[in-house]
Amino acid sequence: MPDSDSILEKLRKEGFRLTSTRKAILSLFLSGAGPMTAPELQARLKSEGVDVNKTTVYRELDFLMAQKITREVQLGDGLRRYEYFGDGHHHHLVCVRCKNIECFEMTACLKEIEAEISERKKFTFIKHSLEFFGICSYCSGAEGKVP
Amino acid sequence: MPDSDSILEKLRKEGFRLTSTRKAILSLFLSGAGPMTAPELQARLKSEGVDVNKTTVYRELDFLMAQKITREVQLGDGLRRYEYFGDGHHHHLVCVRCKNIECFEMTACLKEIEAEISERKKFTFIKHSLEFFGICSYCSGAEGKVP
DNA sequence: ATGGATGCAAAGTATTTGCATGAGA
DNA sequence: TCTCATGCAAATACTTTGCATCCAT
Repeated sequence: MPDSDSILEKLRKEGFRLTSTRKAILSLFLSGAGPMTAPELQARLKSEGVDVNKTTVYRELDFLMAQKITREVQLGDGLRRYEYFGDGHHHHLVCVRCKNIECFEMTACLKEIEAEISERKKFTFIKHSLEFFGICSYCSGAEGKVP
Repeated sequence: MPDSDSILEKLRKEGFRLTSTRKAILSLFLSGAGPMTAPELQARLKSEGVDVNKTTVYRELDFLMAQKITREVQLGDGLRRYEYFGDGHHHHLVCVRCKNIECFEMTACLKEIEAEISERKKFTFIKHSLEFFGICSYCSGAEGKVP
């Protein structure tokens, strides 16, 4: 996991300010927190004693996205979540039962598919999103069946 | 394209009512309308002279989802869209420039990947969503570069 | 001190709920 | 007539905007 310091240093060099709010939010993302909505992020900060206005939360999320430090993920329930971009591209396993979200990587992902479509439709790919929904091992083992 | 009549007949048999609102919404989805948000659906209905309350729109969308006639799609902008499920599973090419959405199918989609993950993580797959974002042929040809 | 960052209030948009009324079958 | 379906108003949730103030550099 890349350390907070190098990211902060990069931001500082580009003229952005290392406020306590910014550091707290960044630290939360780096601590391994999974995808969070803006209200969830605000609540988590508050539970840590960091009281941040919701407007600031949204603005900071926009900022971190613009800096490519975080990205937006949509997991099928209509909510916008944000997560640390980290080492780059990955996907999600969403348990529809316990709502837990697991991240995982896929090597040689969908390159071939994109190349083929690109050729056929003259579509220039920028990115893609791929999420899987199902029942995680804990839920299927502990409870038996989906309600 | 499956005709409206067979769907209506199925619903009627199950005891649901074929109201003019329901028929208008279903007809819109079947007419090849792409993914739409609830407000967009309401606006399109209104432009056709069908004035439906927004609450009814949301409830009808829930109903059609429960009947597996439509499904929800998320295309990266935080809005919930709904589309006709049609012949089943497919994906989207979203142009980030003109916002046009093209649907396409992928044979032998991600079955192997799911099987592999299922084995390794004991995750029971229900469904997945896969959307591609980029620049469509029209936008790249007509305008040259992304703004 | 300068300009980015923050807070606050208010507005905008999306979605849900309760209750009374309307209309298919 | 018996429910499903609808409309309306209000509540809730999410997100954005304008403006004054603050604070890291």
